[in-house]
Amino acid sequence: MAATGQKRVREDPTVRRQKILAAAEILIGERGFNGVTLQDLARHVGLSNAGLLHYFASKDKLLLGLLEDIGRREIALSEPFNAAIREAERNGVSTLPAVRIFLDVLVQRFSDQLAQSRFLVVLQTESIDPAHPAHDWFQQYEVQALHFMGQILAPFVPRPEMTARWLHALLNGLGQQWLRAPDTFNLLDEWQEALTLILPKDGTGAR
Amino acid sequence: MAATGQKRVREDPTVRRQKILAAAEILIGERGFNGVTLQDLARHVGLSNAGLLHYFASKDKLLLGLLEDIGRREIALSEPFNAAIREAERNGVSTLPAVRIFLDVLVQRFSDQLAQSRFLVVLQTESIDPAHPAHDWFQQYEVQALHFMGQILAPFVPRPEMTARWLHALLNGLGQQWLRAPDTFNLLDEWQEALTLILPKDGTGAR
DNA sequence: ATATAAACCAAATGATCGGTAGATAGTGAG
DNA sequence: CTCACTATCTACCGATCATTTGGTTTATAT
Repeated sequence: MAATGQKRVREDPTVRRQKILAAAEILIGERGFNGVTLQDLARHVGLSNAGLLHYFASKDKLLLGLLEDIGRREIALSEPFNAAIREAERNGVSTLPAVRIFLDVLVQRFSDQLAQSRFLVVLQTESIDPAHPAHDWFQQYEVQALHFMGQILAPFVPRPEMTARWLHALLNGLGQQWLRAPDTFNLLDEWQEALTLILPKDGTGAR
Repeated sequence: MAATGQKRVREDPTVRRQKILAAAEILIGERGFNGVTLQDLARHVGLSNAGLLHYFASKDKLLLGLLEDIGRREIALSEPFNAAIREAERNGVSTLPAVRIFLDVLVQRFSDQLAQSRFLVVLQTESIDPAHPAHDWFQQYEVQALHFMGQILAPFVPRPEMTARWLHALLNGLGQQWLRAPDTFNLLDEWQEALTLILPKDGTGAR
């Protein structure tokens, strides 16, 4: 019944582009990249099939565009916390409080930005396949995330790369359980509780 | 060039069925359920499209058949360890050693039975979508897994259901990282190291 | 007004999808 | 040897896929 748009709506291209990416994030996060068709997406944006492809040359390109966008967002949002850590470092103060805040905000954002989180979780798994169009992006993403986490954990734990993998795994794993059944537990609580086991109480001593 | 089978190979139905399920486990584990077509699968088994559908009425039914099979395998394989735990309980001995073994074998099996592990990881994520044909199965699977883990952890940790979720999350998360890049770390090592933080050293005292 | 650029659409492309129908061929029982 | 059974095939179905072609509409700048 969703009347075949008689009137053409000509929208500001940057706005339209954002709407497309937002819809793609939601749909792909729900059904996976292989589970979403261009016509699905087009209909959600209020555009024809060909209208969509005016913005992104192909389905794959659209996915890469979305990943690029998310990458930018991710960097912009985490920058202030990185800065806080570097500042503590510069001031000779323990970086632990800043690291704790960073880790908590990470989880906070997971539930605040539900669509993006679901998208990342779903596509990270789907892209294990080397032939998946997002494979390389997530490969890099994970390496960088683990590297960064390892760095900020280095002053506090004996094997920072290992601890980084634990935290990355925990965040993804708990996040996924929470996506499936959000009402069965409190994500932030369980995360913070786990951190008390993994991170040290005091500020300085490694191990 | 894989010559269009001139000669008909008539195979024992139960064997053929197993081959189909084995191929499905591998293919779906690589590309996800939505990423695999019946013709892909048929070709891998050396069967025509229609030949495949002689064994499973539809693509969805095939998936459910595979899940059923995996469920049976899973139960059969974990039964001895469950028994060991119950036996320790009956003998008044601490169940901790048996629990540790159970948890280690869990991870051991993850890398031993690569195809099944990849399948479970990939489909668990894909089936977050309530409309996915495997959604209900994994919902149940997770509830049961968490419940069982919570039970065997109860004597050792203050909040067994929470710890169960941690372990489930860690196993999935580490497993996924390892599936993507198996050469970058040793799965069993990192798992056991994490367990030393999460499980108690001694046998009895909770907390 | 008129022209230019580009945002957008209808319709068609060939490929491929999951699934069906009706033959055909291998197999074990008698 | 013959028959019934069924595992398997070829051929086809309508639907849907991503993408292309070529035109139509709208905003803007002159």
